[in-house]
Amino acid sequence: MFAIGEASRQSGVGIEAIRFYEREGIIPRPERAANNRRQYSKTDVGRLIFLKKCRDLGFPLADAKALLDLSEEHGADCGTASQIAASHKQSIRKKISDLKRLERALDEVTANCLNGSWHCPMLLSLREH
Amino acid sequence: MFAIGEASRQSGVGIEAIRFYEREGIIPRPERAANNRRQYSKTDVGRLIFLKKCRDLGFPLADAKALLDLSEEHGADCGTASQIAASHKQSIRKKISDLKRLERALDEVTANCLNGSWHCPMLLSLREH
DNA sequence: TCTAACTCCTGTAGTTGCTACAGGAGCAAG
DNA sequence: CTTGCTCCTGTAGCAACTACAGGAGTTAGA
Repeated sequence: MFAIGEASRQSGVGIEAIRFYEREGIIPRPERAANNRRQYSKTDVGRLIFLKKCRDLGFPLADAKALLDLSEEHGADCGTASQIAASHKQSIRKKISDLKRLERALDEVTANCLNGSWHCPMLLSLREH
Repeated sequence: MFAIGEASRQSGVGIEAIRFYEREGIIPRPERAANNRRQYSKTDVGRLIFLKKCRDLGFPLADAKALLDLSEEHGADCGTASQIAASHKQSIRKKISDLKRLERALDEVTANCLNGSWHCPMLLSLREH
């Protein structure tokens, strides 16, 4: 059994984040030692590592929890998991295209900036109705 | 002079967002009518439109305020404005590349999902240490 | 004149996923 | 016995709003 600091080191999840996951019901409450300190089993640490990987892949916490729960069910349901992943991919693609649109718009509005003229083309463009 | 609802309609900034901008000191406090309701001048509405455009370009509020202040100074400083825009562009480009990396990682981890096998490759990969 | 619908007011809580304290206590080493 | 480390609970903060609750004033029609 490991103390929370050790669990944090092994999983890469911050101490405060671990307590946060507990409060939010993402992970079960761990056992407590006699001095009231949390004690994590290897299984508990495994859950934290799983969650860390999900978060690193950009899954929202709710999705990460759903995937964790799926993964602990007998016979890991690939259909549901794939669906979650697909919808996450979709939202990433949308974010990318939104950001590209933003980038183009920003390029347009700053196109003639710093060309030596006294007035700023971007500010002028932001000011016009 | 316009009531807050009219200012919201003309600028595209939500009523609650306008009050939020006021609380945060992004815009000056408007005059009040005898019945304590906010009264916005054309200049005030112009500021809201300016802020809306900044936000639509993805500028953080602090940047939007800085640009608004610059734009109201005599002789709109293009150097400072361009700098703000450049750093914002940079952060957008970073977000895009981060998201693309995420997309690739997600593609990898889901590569063999739904291939008919009983176990989910993604969940397996998330579970391995 | 009354009433319903609309707008506005203040203040607070919720969103997402943590992070950063404050204030206190236990525990090991020198 | 003190120093330093880890841990505990609980609260506040971030970004930029949004969504109420609960109340009051305003406007238009019957």
